[in-house]
Amino acid sequence: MQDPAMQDPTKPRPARRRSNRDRTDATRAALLAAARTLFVAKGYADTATPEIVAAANVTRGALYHHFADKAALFRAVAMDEAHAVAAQITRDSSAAEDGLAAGTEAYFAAMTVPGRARLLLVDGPAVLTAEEIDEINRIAGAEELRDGLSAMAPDLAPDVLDALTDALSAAFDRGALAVARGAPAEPYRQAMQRLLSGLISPESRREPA
Amino acid sequence: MQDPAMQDPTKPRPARRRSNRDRTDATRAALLAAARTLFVAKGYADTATPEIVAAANVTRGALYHHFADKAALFRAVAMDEAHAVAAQITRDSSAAEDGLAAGTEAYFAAMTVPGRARLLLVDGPAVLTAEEIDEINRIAGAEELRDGLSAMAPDLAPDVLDALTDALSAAFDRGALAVARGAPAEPYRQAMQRLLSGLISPESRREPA
DNA sequence: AAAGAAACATACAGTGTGTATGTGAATGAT
DNA sequence: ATCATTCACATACACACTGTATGTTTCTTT
Repeated sequence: MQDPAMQDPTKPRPARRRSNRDRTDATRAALLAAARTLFVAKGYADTATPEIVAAANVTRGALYHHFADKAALFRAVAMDEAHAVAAQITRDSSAAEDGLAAGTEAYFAAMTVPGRARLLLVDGPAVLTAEEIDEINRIAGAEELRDGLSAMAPDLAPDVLDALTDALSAAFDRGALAVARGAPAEPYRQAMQRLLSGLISPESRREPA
Repeated sequence: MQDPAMQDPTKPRPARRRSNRDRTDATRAALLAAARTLFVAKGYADTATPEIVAAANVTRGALYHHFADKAALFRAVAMDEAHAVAAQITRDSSAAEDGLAAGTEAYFAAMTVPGRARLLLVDGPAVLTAEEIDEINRIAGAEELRDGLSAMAPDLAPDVLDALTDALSAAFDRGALAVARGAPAEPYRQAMQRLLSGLISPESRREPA
């Protein structure tokens, strides 16, 4: 009487004795990957759930077991993407002297990952709520941007700083989207540079006594 | 034997002898108005065509006679909105000395018209093509913005100027959207002001010899 | 080992989009 | 003025998609 768990693990054996956790993880991962690919290729509205589950090799039952609806699936994809951006920014600009310049560069680099701009900047605002998009923005670098701006222009009132962060974040996004769509990156890079350098506080520009 | 054309024109007479042009104009106008209201209230995706035609007092047949599909109807609504923005900007900032400051103010004012921000900035990018959105941006002030920036920073290369226009336009849009959603306008106004004033060419800042 | 819960799978109801086709009113030609 | 034609719809339909309800199998717990 062999213990079933002792069978040759190389033989695929139709996934016998797979824990629920493993099943869930695998199914969710497959759905997220398939959904991401299709949302990027055809947009959220033109991607049907039967298509997604077919690409993920699961059924619609599985989809609606793990996600409340199609929008929730998109939300999960977008959140993953935002966290990936955050991780990449942290990694690329962690030990840099000029935090803001490095962060800007890292953000641009992170946003060139194919499909990312479309997901976060085109479909995201239409599918998700304003609060969810705000959260994504915070996750994906707005926090760092605010800190950088604060150091650069300490004379700004907090609410103006917030507004400036929001506005500049949108400017970066537009640049990232344009580049993702094929526009040359250099002009946008210079434009961003110009925008940022113009923000240095007039006070801090006088040579220190 | 009276001539039918001589009948009392004040008596409404169930729209007898209405020219095709008049019928078309009235139907299209009703559809555009109803669609705008519903798109603003519920978003493009959550607005169904039966709902629109009911609000417009026409049938779906009329809708699909005048527009290729639901997206084409939205496109027409968005274009109307863009032209309204253009008209308002032209009117408000035509005879101002500081073209850029006045234009900025006018753009913000135009964007506070209820629903406009959602149509042009949230649903628009998801429903329309990138080219169509670019065109809307050009119509709705980007042209003037570019001219103003060009005068303000004449040292900029044309492609950088274009990129800067695009990025700043996005920053304005974000501010307009935030204000449209209830955020206080003053911080955004100051942030925009700060962004613009920082762009003045270093050369032109030295007192002229 | 048995009961319960989780992870699906299948079937179904409702709604919505776009098209095909039919009809009466306007328009251009004669 | 009449007639053919086009236009501006109206109606009906075919197809697709979303979300839910319900059934079944596989783990987990006791």
